[in-house]
Amino acid sequence: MKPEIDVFREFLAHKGMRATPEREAILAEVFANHDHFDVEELIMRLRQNGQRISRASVYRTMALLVESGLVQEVYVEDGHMHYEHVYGHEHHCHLRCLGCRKIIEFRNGALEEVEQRIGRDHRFEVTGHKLEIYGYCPECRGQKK
Amino acid sequence: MKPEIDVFREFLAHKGMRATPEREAILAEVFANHDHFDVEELIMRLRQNGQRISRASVYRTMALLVESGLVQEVYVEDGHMHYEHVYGHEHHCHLRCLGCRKIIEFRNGALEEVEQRIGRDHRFEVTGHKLEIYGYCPECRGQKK
DNA sequence: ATATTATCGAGAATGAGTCTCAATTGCTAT
DNA sequence: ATAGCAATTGAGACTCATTCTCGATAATAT
Ligand SMILES: [Mn+2]
Ligand SMILES: [Mn+2]
Ligand SMILES: [Zn+2]
Ligand SMILES: [Zn+2]
Repeated sequence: MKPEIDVFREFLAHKGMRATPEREAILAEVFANHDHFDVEELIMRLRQNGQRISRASVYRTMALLVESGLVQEVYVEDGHMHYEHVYGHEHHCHLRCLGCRKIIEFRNGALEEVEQRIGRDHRFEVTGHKLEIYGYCPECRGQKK
Repeated sequence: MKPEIDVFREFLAHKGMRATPEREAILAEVFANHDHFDVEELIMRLRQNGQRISRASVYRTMALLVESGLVQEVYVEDGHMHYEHVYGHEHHCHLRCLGCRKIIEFRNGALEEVEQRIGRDHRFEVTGHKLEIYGYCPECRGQKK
């Protein structure tokens, strides 16, 4: 599997855009760890690495990363978007605990099949899906209000 | 099945809140048709019916309708939330066309089972789920950019 | 080297949603 | 009915995420 930096460079080249240090620093930071994150966190992490990249550039680059498919919008929480990098990872969905707000990832083959079947039934060409299951995690069961 | 207005009144009473004309007008408008909608549209429709209810009250009431379970947040599009009423309707999910942005509703029993199974595997008490399948509708297949 | 064009950063602008607070309304007890 | 009181409303101020503007800067092409 090609490293993400190459995918990104090709994506940019294909759009006639430049691979700048800012864009590459942002890409690197996004792939530096595997947690969900928001733009504010990302800016902080860049800063801690001595990178001083403007908010506008970070937002602009996030849009490119999403468009390229390297990164995905996961959910809106606390009024702003959260992301995760997806390139190089198997597709997964999320269980969300309504008690402690914890998010758990899971993979499920049967789900992918059901999704394909639903697409076929509607003559849709399916390119992806997003499933969130809500409920209460083992720790929060029982004490839910 | 109880009419939604009764459900809402009981919900409000249970919280020690009043069933005001504004709240009831909003509820009525939300259940007046079955499309997805956003707050701006709702305010417009209320206006066309001669109701002049403040933006703040509409937002406040939407929060109550969601809390009561009569209404659901469906998705964020164009930077703001979209809703649908769900009381009195079977649970359904959405297919979203990335070409024309059309949204198609579907029901699927197998999906509900898979969801339960995933919950069980993680010892989650599942209360709901939201699935969106992305792709291209029959009209948009082929001409996707 | 010079011209051209993309990109950047700073900060202004936008827009959804929330908050504040004075005026109003709807209950409840006289 | 009337008075007292708490809940609610509406207008507009406010917040905060995200986008836009535009002059300065950097990368590429001639
Ligand atoms: Mn994830
Ligand atoms: Mn729907
Ligand atoms: Zn929990
Ligand atoms: Zn379509």
